[in-house]
Amino acid sequence: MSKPLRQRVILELLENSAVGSQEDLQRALGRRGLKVGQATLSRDIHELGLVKTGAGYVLPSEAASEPALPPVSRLVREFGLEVKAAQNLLVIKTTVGSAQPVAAALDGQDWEEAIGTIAGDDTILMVCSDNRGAKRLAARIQEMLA
Amino acid sequence: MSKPLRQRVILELLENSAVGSQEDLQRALGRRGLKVGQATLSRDIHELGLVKTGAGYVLPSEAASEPALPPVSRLVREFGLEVKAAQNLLVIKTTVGSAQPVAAALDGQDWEEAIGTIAGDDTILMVCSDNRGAKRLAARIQEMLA
DNA sequence: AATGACTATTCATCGTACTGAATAATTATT
DNA sequence: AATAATTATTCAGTACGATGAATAGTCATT
Repeated sequence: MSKPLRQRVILELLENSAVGSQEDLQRALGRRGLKVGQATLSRDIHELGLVKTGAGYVLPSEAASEPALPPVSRLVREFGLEVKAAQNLLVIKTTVGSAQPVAAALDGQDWEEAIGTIAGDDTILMVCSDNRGAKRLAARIQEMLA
Repeated sequence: MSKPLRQRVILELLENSAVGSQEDLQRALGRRGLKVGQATLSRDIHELGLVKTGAGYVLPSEAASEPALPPVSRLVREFGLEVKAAQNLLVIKTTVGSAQPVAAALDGQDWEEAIGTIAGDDTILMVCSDNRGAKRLAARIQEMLA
């Protein structure tokens, strides 16, 4: 079973009906042919940033609204080619056409050094708070390439 | 070590110098800090479509010139959300921003049913030879989502 | 406070992709 | 034809991410 698919179905279910517990959710997913354990749902709920209210689980406005991407380490390993710091900028090269998902994953990290991320076709530009931060991030990403 | 990175370095080495054997290649990569076994190089050479000539390994014009993408089954599993056939077209939905790498991998398959592939941001359109071919491909891709 | 319902986490396992040592197969050289 | 060099493949092992049964922890109800 594909995790992004499952998470998208979870989000759809929340839009269309009240889901008061993980067990409800498990049942609802089962009715759509998705058999999944409670532990997995707990993790999905955490990843999606869902919150439990009196009316059941809801998606707060600042939360994901999109299925989780694969781990950034995997995406960098799969698509990343090189990373260079240039003052407070990080330039990351990816395989052709792959910059976008990698950039999204990088953007989703809680790295305090990173201010923003722009993706082209095979190049990602990360703006860092300062030169030192860029160097630190470069090293971090370089490790994922190792 | 990241496989795309290694394959890109291999391609660069071939552009810049003669590489007469896999052992030469292994040594050249070693000089760039990439330690890799002969078996892996044999596979890389196969994946990249390199050909051995009297002058050493070359990249034929119809071959890759780009590092290999991850297996299509992985990309569909990681990013794919749904697949639907509409006559001789296949519409594949992906997570936001992920259509391009998935489409590239789909395009790289030797599927006789597929004529061409276009990727947007989160949607891929595959043109198939006929309605039946589209249905067959849809089923194949749906299996990767399972 | 006790109990039940619910959620989070641990731990063992699985699937997948990949690697390299060893070996088999192929090619080149003598 | 014999031998050496080279390449391809097998097989065992590794890394990684994910899963669910079991359990721990938390919250709600009585």
